[in-house]
Amino acid sequence: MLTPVIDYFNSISAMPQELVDDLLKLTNIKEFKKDDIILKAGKVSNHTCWILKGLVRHYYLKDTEEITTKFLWEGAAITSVFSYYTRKPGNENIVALEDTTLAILHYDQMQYLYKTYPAFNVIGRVITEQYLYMLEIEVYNLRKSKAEDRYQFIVKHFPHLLQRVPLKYISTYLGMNLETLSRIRGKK
Amino acid sequence: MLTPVIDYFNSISAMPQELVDDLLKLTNIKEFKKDDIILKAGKVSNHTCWILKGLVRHYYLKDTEEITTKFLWEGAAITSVFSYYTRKPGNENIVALEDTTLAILHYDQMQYLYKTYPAFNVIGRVITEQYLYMLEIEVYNLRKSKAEDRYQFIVKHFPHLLQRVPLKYISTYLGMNLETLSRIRGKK
DNA sequence: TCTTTAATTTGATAATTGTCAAATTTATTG
DNA sequence: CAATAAATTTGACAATTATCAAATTAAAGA
Repeated sequence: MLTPVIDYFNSISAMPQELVDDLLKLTNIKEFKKDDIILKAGKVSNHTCWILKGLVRHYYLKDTEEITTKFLWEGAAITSVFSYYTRKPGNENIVALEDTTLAILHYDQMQYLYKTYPAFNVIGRVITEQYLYMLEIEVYNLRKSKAEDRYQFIVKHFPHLLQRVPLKYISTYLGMNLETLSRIRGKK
Repeated sequence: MLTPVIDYFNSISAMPQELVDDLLKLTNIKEFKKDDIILKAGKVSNHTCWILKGLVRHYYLKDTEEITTKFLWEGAAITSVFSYYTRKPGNENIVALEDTTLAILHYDQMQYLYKTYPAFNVIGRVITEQYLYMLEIEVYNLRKSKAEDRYQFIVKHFPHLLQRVPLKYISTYLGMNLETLSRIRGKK
């Protein structure tokens, strides 16, 4: 079940067998139904999860409106970055948009792996670096002034999201409202 | 000269003396005058720098307009994240907004330190994590729909930027144009 | 200090996007 | 399959922000 994740880690830096064994031992597989809550705002994020199947959405509340900050799917690691690293409650919610299977590792066990296996720090660093520049690309898109340009970013880079995710979530992710998104899609 | 950087690293994870020695040996101190170019778009970013004194601006060109993506000052690490990690040419320019002194470490030497000293991976990982959630906070701000709200973010969190940086740079950083920023500041 | 350049402000107007209401289409459930 | 709910579209209008031009103020160099 966890094989693709292990393979991915090994592709970054070969893991000693004991580390692989520990990973398999310490990681729990958990299934979530569509609309299940994976993390609630106000709680400390204590886990890193890898998505084995499915798709999740990160959002926070601005007044009464849900602002979507991230969509993540098969292969991605999920956690509430701010809360997980600072050990403070965050304002991010994570919910399953589809039936989703996660491999879950607790913060303390992650720290144990970092301490015990130097090689795991390399993997942790590289994955964090990848997240950093993927986020930079997102920011790049958000700074585009025209709603149309921001929409084209999704069309170009993540067209499958348009099949899998209702437009009302994509609209706040792109920093526009639902009607504006609908009109952009409608014209031409 | 490099003491504050060394202290900061040590506060994350105590470094063996040989690592400190290597760091001091491999790092170059370089001074830049105001408006000097630190990195040009189209080149691969081969260095990580720590700002010992001064302030720099990251920007890219959208048509003919300069879009500012980052301000960084004393204590911060600078590099073009995308280019540095992917080893491909990026579109980011970095220039000094004030006379600036940098401690500079080459990519290859950084990799040497990562390979030679496991402890350095911990430091690299933690710093990358910090950058990641600082960027998340910025993204959070960029998603705010009202220009006024985005401006208040600067007022609240980085008021010194308003003293040190011309408004024309702050305006594109906040995703609005100069006149809009001026009007927001003017009213009340 | 005077001159020149850069930074900031102000005004008039146009373009873009948001808001609210309602209609239509699509999906889901008993 | 009908009934209900959810998703999407459309319309009218208002609010926000951009654009272009010009004036004013502040800063920097001779």
